Amino acid sequence: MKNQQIADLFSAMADLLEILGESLFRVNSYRKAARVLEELAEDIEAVAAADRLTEIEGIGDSTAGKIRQYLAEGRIEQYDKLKAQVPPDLPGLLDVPGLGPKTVAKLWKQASVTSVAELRAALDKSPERLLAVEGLGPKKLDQIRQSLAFQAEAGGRIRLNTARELAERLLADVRRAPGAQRATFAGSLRRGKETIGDIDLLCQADANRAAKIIQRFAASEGVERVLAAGATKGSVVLTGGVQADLRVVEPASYPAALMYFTGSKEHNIRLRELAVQKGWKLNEYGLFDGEKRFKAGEEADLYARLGLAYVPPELREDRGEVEAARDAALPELLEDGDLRGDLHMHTTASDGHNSIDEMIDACRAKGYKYLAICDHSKSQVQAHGLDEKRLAAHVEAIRKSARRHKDILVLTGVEVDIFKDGSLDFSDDVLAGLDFVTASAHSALAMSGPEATKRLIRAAEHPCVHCIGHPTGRMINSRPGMEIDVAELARAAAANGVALEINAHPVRLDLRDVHVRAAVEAGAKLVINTDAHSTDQLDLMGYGVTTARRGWARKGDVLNTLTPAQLRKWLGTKRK
DNA sequence: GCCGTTTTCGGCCCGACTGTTTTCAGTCG
Ligand SMILES: Nc1nc2c(ncn2[C@H]2C[C@H](O)[C@@H](COP(=O)(O)OP(=O)(O)OP(=O)(O)O)O2)c(=O)[nH]1
Ligand SMILES: [Mg+2]
Ligand SMILES: [Mg+2]
Ligand SMILES: [Zn+2]
Repeated sequence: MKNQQIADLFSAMADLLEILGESLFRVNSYRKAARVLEELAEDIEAVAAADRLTEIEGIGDSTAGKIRQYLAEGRIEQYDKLKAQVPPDLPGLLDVPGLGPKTVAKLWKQASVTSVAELRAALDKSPERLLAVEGLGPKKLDQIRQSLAFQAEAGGRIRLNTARELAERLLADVRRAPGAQRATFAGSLRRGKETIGDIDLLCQADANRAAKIIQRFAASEGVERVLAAGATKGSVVLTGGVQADLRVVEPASYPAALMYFTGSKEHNIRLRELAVQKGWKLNEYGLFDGEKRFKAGEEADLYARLGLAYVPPELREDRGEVEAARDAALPELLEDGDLRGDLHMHTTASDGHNSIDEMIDACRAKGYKYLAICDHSKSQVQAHGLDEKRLAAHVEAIRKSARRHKDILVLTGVEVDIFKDGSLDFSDDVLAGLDFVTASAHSALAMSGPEATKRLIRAAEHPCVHCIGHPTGRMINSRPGMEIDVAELARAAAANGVALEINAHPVRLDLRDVHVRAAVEAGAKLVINTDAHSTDQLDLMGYGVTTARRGWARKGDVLNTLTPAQLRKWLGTKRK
């Protein structure tokens, strides 16, 4: 699937155009094209073949032409031309915090600095050359030195669970600050995005207390350096390289500030455009008609004033939610309490850390009505996968436990490996004897998108399979996974009555949000599982629910919201 | 470059913080 490659090219063209001083609106349209391509769950080639490119929001004739050229020739002429106008490593300078397109252009034109390496050298040996550049003074150079010194440590985006832990600690500290009336996290963390760029905190306080709260934040434990600390906001880097931003506002501004600071940026812009259309102004202090500020006690009041239904944070990505909120067409999203069981967990029989009974007890303690034990199959040798004989014994043990736990439905199952060609690690006979079969790919993930899609579709068409586990196999921040055309897979899943897993483990979150959306649109069932390898990992379910909500999933889209009786019936139709 | 319950042309979100400035540009949220 070439979606990501093309997205990267548009992103690179945006950077090049910006350095070259092109109109920011035009630059933004390239960035938007990159974003929608990245978020597309369908193979761009299929969209192009159906002549539907310009149906995608943000893709017009010009962008569509470039995409078609890439698909036909493997290159975009405009990219090549832009690239030729600029030294090859110049755009790399944009990654240095504090350096933007204007400064990068001036460094190049006025100081012949064309790469990060040359910048480092100049800072060391000939700072006077840099000081001669318009707008650069000694303090700015020091800032750049700092940025470069810490650049290696700045690790990029972190996982949702890691960010939550960090944020809880910071938040507890902010709440203890004198004058702090309330505080919460905002930004991508509140929206539940799969990775988090930085931690955004919002605090309510009277204006005369704000500066002190920010200074306290900047001086708090775990802060490595302070990027900015003013009268309303502060920005710090924590040891480890994660950035944290604190915004402090007065009580009357809190709802608008929460709305602003939750974002996303693109969602904010849509809301602000709506305000402008009505002759108003929306910012982090409120919604204004001239000098007059509309009263708002919570975010919902602001949405209502703009003619919109309340938009849950998970949906605020400018993926159609503003239109849906206007048309009263937002979905009634799945909620945490809707889940009645977990259908993918491991035990000590394969690579889990707890026994069957311990997992059952932990599920009961969570209030679940059912669970399925799905240990690995024999080809997963490193995970101590079960062969037919051990599986039979394991199933017997599960049934025996089940008889002792009458208040919770315990299903026998397996996580059967999907081979490279889409066939499975157990024979039909063996699989047919199990209550719940999850099929997952674990190895040979480095295959082309179309091949990988075929592989999973073949597994989904298998008469004994109930669920495709962690479909792409991606591991956040460590491996990309297969480039599945999830829209196509979801159609096959829907046709065959197979559920697609949202693996809730924060390292996986697979399917991811935009994939969930495609699955819902195709009418496929989802199932949210923790894939727990220990009792405490059963608690990770919330990350899966968040991901499902970000994919616009309703209760009815999710298999494990069914009652035990309904679930049995669903399983029965598969085994007829 | 995209887009349209006022538009097919003329708009395109709005503000904080810092540094280099003599009134604001650049970068970032
Ligand atoms: N109106 C407006 N709001 C913005 C802009 N940039 C950022 N914001 C708001 C919305 C963001 O969610 C919020 C926090 O900014 P961040 O840069 O931290 O982005 P966010 O947390 O969404 O993503 P992240 O995971 O940190 O990359 O600030 C902007 O250009 N305009
Ligand atoms: Mg953020
Ligand atoms: Mg931020
Ligand atoms: Zn697995």
